[in-house]
Amino acid sequence: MHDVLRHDKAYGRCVPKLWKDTVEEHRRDVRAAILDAAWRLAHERGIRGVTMGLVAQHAGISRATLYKYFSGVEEILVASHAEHVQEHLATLREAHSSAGTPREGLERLIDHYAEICFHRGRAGAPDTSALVHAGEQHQRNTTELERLFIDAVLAAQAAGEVRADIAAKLLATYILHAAEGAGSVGSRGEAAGLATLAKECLGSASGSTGPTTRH
Amino acid sequence: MHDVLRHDKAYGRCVPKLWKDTVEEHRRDVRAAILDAAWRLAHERGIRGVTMGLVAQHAGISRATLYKYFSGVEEILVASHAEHVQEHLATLREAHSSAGTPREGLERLIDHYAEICFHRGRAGAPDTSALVHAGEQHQRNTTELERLFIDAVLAAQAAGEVRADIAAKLLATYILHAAEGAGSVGSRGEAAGLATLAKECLGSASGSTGPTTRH
DNA sequence: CGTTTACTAGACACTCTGTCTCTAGCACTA
DNA sequence: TAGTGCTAGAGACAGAGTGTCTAGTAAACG
Repeated sequence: MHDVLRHDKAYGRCVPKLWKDTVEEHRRDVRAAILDAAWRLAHERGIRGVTMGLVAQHAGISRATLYKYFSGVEEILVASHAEHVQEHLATLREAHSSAGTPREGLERLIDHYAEICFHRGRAGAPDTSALVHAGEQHQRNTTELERLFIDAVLAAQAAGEVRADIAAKLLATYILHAAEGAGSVGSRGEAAGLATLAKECLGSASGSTGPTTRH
Repeated sequence: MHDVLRHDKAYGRCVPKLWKDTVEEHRRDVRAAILDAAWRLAHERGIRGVTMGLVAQHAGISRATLYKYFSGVEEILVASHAEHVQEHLATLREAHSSAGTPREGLERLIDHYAEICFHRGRAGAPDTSALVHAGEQHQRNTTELERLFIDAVLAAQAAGEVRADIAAKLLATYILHAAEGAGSVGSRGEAAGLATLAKECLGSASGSTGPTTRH
């Protein structure tokens, strides 16, 4: 956890416990430690049970220092949530772009997202999305996720590999939420089943039965 | 708001502001006022912004009294959420049972639920489901909702009006979440579109093929 | 080598939380 | 109609959390 521990004098230990070569790097690390601590605490004690003191303690810094990074618990939780979403987004983007056809990319997106939701559900991850007042930041992340799906649907529609009788935005929203169902399911198999159902709804090209055999 | 206002003596006003004929009735009213106040506050200030003091103040009672009804903010929010869910459940049950065929009942269920989610989304209703630690109570409500959908699916499957190649539980979960997408959509028309998509996935009778293109 | 940055501990003035005590009025019984 | 128990209610208090500030130290930066 901590790289170097310099001395404890009477008044304050002035180089923090965890310290990397550069200031910037160090700040990144501390920030990460804070977000991680907050996430864990939210998981253990519920969103309302997270306090600045606890976060500071778990992150290995003083409360005063914590206020130099974030102005309150709310902000920390939102940042923490955003971080996780970003991680997932990266995975998803990769899954999508590594596919052959647009349709295949979209299907992979669905599979991966269902998987993510399944794990999130199992882990009982704190539902930080309910920080109603975090509004903005969260909204942006949500939109980013939606954007990803919408673009994937659009591409697949353009390629004639997905039904075009439904607006891409609507179809994307539909799929996204359907896949989210994987979060409240008991087994990985069921999660996969949901993903399959969602994929089924993409229909075949433009009415004709199958543009193909990608099995 | 208050029905009768009796006198303010030196020590405490011992008959509360709002008072109905019987104690029982009174307690019901106070409880409702508390839940309502908490809901409103959660809406305005976010889940973490709700305090016992504020709830008491908005409900027109003292903080100490509030503790005689609920042991903490968490509990109030959970109860409040449960109340809302129960309301919706009642509506949904009615919608379901007033239909002719099982399939029709299921479809109505989907339509109504999408509608509910749409309104909830528009109103920016507090996402109390994230009270991670509220666990039990909320879980039970969720299950009740799921139960409703599962039973509806089962009935429709038994009548041969809905595809039977997917386990009822899974199909119900799928539909439920898909309909929930209506919560993050902009217009009522889109919400209806989502419902339609969800219904489409029910397939035809003993559906072995996909939702679309069943000519 | 001087300046900037990062941090700590302690303190203060709040607010929120649980809990406890005491009062006054409803709701039964006689 | 009077007496008595039950309990809703207010106020007070100690303990915890919050947000801010100051004084002080030491490493990193340029």
